[in-house]
Amino acid sequence: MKTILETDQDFICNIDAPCFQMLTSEEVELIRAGKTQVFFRKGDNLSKQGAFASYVLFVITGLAKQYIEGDSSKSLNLRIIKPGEFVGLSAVFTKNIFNYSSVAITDCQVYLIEKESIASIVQQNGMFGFNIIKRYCEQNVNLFDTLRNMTYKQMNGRIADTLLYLDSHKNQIPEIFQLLSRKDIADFAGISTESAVKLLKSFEKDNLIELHEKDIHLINYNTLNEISRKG
Amino acid sequence: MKTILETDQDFICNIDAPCFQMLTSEEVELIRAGKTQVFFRKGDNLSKQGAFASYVLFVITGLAKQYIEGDSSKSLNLRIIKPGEFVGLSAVFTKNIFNYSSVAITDCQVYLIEKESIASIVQQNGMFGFNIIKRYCEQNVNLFDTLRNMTYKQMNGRIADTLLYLDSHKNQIPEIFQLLSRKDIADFAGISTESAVKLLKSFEKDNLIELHEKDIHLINYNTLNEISRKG
DNA sequence: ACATAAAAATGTTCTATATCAATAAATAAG
DNA sequence: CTTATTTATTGATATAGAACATTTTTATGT
Repeated sequence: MKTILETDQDFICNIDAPCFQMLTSEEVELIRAGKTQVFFRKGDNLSKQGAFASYVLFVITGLAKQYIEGDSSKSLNLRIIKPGEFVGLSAVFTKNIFNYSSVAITDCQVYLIEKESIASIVQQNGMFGFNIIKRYCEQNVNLFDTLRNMTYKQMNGRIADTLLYLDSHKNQIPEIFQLLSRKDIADFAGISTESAVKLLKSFEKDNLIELHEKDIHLINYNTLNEISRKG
Repeated sequence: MKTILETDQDFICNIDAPCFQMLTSEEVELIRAGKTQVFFRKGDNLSKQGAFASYVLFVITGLAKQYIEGDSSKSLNLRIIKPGEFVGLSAVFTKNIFNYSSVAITDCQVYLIEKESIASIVQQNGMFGFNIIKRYCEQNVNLFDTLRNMTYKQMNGRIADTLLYLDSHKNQIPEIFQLLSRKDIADFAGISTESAVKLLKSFEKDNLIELHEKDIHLINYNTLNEISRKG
């Protein structure tokens, strides 16, 4: 599954991710000592819900999607993971268990960083800790949002939501929709694949979106936002 | 609504909440300088989803429930807030807006702490930051759990879950069930009040629980756990 | 290029759970 | 103590959305 491409040499040095800038050289050294670079091929799991986690993942290049799993083949997609983001941070601070699964939707270069390195730097470098908390906070805000969507909105609103969310990545990732199947989109909206397909068609009929093979163009943002709000 | 009972005198000193033990005396002073003690009466809102938040709440005594709101009269209860817990921590690190509402279910003594105090202490005291992150993490884990429950479980599992969750507080709060209405319980399970009532009755008939006026005794923990797991 | 598998598309049926309606019990108010 | 107002309870009805079944399209491997 995972293929180790290159071992830890001069990598951490040229990490220009903002969150590593605030580290002292000893701290950088600590991270460097406890990290491995791993290459994940499209479709490989970066994390698996419930699995033991002794490291934190930091995405250098590539895209992944984060999701929670139910029984059998059901899953709910939570977000697109982009370069510069962590996966499995919780492992550092609570039970060493991944709260969620994540899977590469393109090939990914990822650092595995020993959780002890992160933990000790957080304790000695307040600014770094502050940054980590901020990331948590954002994740938290998103979780509250998702929970509200799942609890209070119905299909139309959820699909509109999903389209707007994914579309917001088009600047950075023009091919975002091509990377996702209808099932993926359905799983972002938390509805069945069939329902997703039907809703997309109906949105197309109402001139809210255009379907070009796998790509989706949003046309009427106002109405989509309205639908998303109204639920 | 809020009644200020006593002003900030020698209160912070005798806070024996573990998370304040690790502060230096200057840091304690900083917190003390920027805090107010407030008394919330049963039914008062400690936080209101969407409202501007310039402070963090720290519960000294009393109980509250945290919930997210939908339109009109709908809400989803997330947890019971107990002494020693923060409300609205996110305000410190992201938009100054409460992610969720919370309401006192008994009279509560609460500190309002200026978010700047918390922010600056986090940045200078790594251990304190670490502790805050841990709290975040736990909230995170709970949110993932709730999301999984809401997405994958159905009524029976959700009510069983709720009963087990509330029952787990009975040691500390023997009167926990008396403090909650059927609607409250339903809102913890994320189902309609009518459904909650019917399910409770059916659980009683199956000898899983006993209903004594408002109080609920769990009898068959094994089966309840089973139902909670199976969804 | 062909065969086989996977994904997308649609119409039909089925089900979990909300909503509605109406009564009974329990609090609160006067 | 009596009346008014929530809260709890119960059965009947309605519905959003899943599951199913089938066809069409697209992707994948040999």
